[in-house]
Amino acid sequence: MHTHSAIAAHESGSAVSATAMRPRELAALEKYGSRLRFAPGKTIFAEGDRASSVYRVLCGAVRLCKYLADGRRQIIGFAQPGEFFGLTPAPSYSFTAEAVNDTVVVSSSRSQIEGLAGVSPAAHREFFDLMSAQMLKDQLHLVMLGRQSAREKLATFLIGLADRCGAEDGDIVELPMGRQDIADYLGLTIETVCREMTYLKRAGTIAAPDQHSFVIRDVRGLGAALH
Amino acid sequence: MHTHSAIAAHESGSAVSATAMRPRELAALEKYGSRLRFAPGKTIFAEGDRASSVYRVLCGAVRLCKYLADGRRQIIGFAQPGEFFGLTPAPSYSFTAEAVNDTVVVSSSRSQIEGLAGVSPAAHREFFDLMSAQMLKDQLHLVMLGRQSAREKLATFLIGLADRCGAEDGDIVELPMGRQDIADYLGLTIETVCREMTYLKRAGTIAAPDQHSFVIRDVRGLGAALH
DNA sequence: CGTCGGCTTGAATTATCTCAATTTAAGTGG
DNA sequence: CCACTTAAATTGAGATAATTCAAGCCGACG
Repeated sequence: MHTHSAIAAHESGSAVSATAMRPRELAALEKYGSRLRFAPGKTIFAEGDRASSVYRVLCGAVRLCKYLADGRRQIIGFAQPGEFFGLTPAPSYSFTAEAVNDTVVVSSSRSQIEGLAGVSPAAHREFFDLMSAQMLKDQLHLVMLGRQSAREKLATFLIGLADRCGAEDGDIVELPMGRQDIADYLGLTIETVCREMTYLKRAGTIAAPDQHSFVIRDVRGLGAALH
Repeated sequence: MHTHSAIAAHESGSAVSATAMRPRELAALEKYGSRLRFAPGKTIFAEGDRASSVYRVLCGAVRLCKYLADGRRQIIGFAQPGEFFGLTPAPSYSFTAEAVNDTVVVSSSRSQIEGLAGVSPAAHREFFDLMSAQMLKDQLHLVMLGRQSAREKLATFLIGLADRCGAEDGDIVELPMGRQDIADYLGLTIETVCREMTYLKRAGTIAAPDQHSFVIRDVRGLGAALH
């Protein structure tokens, strides 16, 4: 049905970016928020918890996941420094948030956010735009999971990570999450992620100084596949 | 990694439902909207078009899809009677909307919507809730695409359709879309959809009076797999 | 009645997974 | 700083779910 030479389009991993469009109004909330630190693997909030806070990552990384009853896990996004998560109009969180790394976040109470949104039209607009940006990312993620090969998925993921850091070709990009996290984000097994990583390295498409970083060496052949 | 006996959790196909939570304020817009009719397969709007209208399905069904450059397609949702689509704060549509069937929609201008949202807090809230509901559905779709087997995907899809119609076990549910559409929604091939359909029939899990409808006969074994 | 598009089934292929073993990296405590 | 322990990552070999390619079926419709 499709060749594997054509590799995916640029996409961000997920979680609303604050790099491209800085949410000045919402960012102001951090002054009233509290800093929290989480050790690797710790749960920040669980699916079903009352959504009483909104978070922004200061350093580290957070994975946003949904679990099936039998333990299968799908990571629906990662939140990296500067990005928000847990922002929802729903009464409870629809996913679990866990620290990938040693992570520091700012937590702001939801009532404060809603108060601000009610008072400041600009803040309200930002709120909206963040949700909208999230929806666009989720849609790209759907395309990736439904219609891309393992190789394309990994390439798309790496390109998305590089883009988020504003990295140019040749720049070193950090890979804060482990292989299992990548697998659960891409809908693959950890072994397949390893194998495709090895392939991309051998093909000279990427280089990897160590397990937790990479460099994009050759974007040719990774041509944008999106419409 | 997982058994196939445990089949997925309930999920709606996608597109914001107006059945459970009727958006009274937004629905009022229909009085000022125009009715449009589309023949099967016709494009209502394309990805990238300026998002100048918001639509609501009156009858028929609409598929919301994203295309890759090589023609691969991922359907990110279906809009059925009563449901909205094309509702976005972004300047352009992020997906293409095509009529599945002979379909009638109401089209309302975006400026009207935004005017209403600016004036009526209730309408604004509805707007928000519709986006939020859409995000929840997309998240379930991500789990389905990333972590469920073909059999589970199809079962989840059928249960979602039945739920949307408010059908009880034993009620006949319409299948407005073709097999290829189902395949592109589930991230499968048309052949796999057919085979799994056949399996579910033979297993007595469902019955199918004809190709375009089905009946859920046995929900046991389709135990909710979600966390 | 014949054609045509969509659906279904079959047989063979393959991308990805599973299970198992090995290597590498990261601690930890002496 | 080094031995020891442990977890994570990688690689291999075999199994399998899903795909591809191909053929047949069936209902819709002129």
